Amino acid sequence: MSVRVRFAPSPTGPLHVGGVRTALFNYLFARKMGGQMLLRVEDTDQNRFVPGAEAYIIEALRWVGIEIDEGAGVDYAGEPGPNGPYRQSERREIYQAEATRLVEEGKAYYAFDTADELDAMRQRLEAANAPAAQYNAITRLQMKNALTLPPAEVQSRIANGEAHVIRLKTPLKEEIRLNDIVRGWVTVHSSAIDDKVLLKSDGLPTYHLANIVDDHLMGITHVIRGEEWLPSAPLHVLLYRYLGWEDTMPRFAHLPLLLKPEGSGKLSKRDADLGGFPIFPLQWTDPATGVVARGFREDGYRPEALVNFLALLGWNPGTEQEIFSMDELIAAFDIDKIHKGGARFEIEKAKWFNQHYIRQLPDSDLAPVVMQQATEAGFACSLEKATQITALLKGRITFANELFAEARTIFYAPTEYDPAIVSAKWNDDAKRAATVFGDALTGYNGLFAADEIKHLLADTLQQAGIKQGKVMQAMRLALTGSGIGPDMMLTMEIIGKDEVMARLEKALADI
RNA sequence: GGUCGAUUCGUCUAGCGGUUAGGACACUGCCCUUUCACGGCAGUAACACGGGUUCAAGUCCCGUAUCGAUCACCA
Repeated sequence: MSVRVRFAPSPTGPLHVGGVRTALFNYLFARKMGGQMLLRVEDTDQNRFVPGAEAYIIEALRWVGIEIDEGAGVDYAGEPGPNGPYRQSERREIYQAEATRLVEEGKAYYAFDTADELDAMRQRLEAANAPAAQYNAITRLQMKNALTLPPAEVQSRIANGEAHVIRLKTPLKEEIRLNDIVRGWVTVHSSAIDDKVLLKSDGLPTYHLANIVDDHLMGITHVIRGEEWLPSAPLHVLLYRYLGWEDTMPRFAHLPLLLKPEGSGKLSKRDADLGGFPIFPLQWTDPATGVVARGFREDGYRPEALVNFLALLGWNPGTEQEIFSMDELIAAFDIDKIHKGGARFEIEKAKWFNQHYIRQLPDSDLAPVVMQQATEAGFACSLEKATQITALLKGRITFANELFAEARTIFYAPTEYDPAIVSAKWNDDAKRAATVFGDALTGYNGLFAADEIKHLLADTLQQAGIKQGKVMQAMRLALTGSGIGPDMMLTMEIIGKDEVMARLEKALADI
């Protein structure tokens, strides 16, 4: 049987980087096994629905390079798709039918308790020091439901349109075992599971029901999700059993969590803000508040870098290879090698990956970024010049959008000169070198390219009896105002002869 | 608090009874580069603790500690 996995986010906002990793692991496993990856939208909570979130999630997955084989985001030309619809809000009849079936089979029941009544019950139990304040095999007998009310009253309440839910009739004493791919055998006593609401009073299912029904109907073979779902996994096993689908129940793999870079707890938006890094793949503008949250893409991260970084958080192929393309990850992926423990999300290594992938990029891919930023700053910058700048500076940056800032000494003539270099290097020889080189340039009509400039400078200084090594840093100072920077000859080539001469004159006058 | 789970350098991790406990990021130094960066080389740095089992334990077992997840008509 072919492997089928799903990523099932809730459209309550932008996709968190932890969600991206969950999607990534699903994708790697699916591809590795030659199976399919589905995208299902779990929008059963009408209160938390955020417009635009679904489109954001689809775009984010596309950006990182996760391809969806089936489900939301795939174009079915108006048709629901082979197992669609893939939006749970459009599948309510399906869940209602299954919930009703469970009621008819005595595995679930109607309940009419109001929020206040539930509150009161919990408070009462807590006051009595009960082991757990839950709606279960014992407490259900004191509540307003089909187990305590006469059948005729249940019927009339429903007929009258009274708000009601359907709850799972969880057995009092039963061991529920589940063989998790990551964690091995997990055993939970049914007393730890309460009579979970399956169908809410608005007619929509809760996560638990919708999830099991859809995974079954959509032929899901492996459920790969975050560790936060582990405690409810036994409930899901119970549901498969009650629904009569236990023989085709998917295998579970609960992924370790992404933790805060420091301190304790799982990674949150706040940690990202504090640490000055993004937590969402793409920039996100909250439709309600207009608040903009930064994205990895907009911050200059390459998708390959994010993927490479994320893949190695909680998983490792057991080799010493660190750099992986998506295809290499797929080839190396082994679900049995997923860790049990959480991983701290430290951005430093992500930056290192980014630096690596930036260098891999052809100059022609990066040049437009320089051109655009230069244009925005009011400079005429041809694609050719931008490409030259990229080639010169690519190895010095971590993010593509740092190129223009790194190139500031090319675009801007110095307005001040590093005092430390001035006092150490700007001596008589240096001034004389600037003068003779300026003069030589005046009479020079050859090609103004790095190699030629190098020769001209060497010859000129030699004739003047100046040791080049003694004045090179001063020359750099005169041209850029700084003692550090990329190759001088190439820099001069890009700046151009006229500007070089102008800057030499300016330095001679100003320092 | 109940339940479940985790614990190797600061961080990500390799390890699956016998290793000088390996790699990467970060950090430091050296080399290269008449600068800086890149690159190369080197270095600092870890098995949470206590008991067992065993000739032998980072590896197996049991405790303790610490950390985490979860206990809604949210997913």
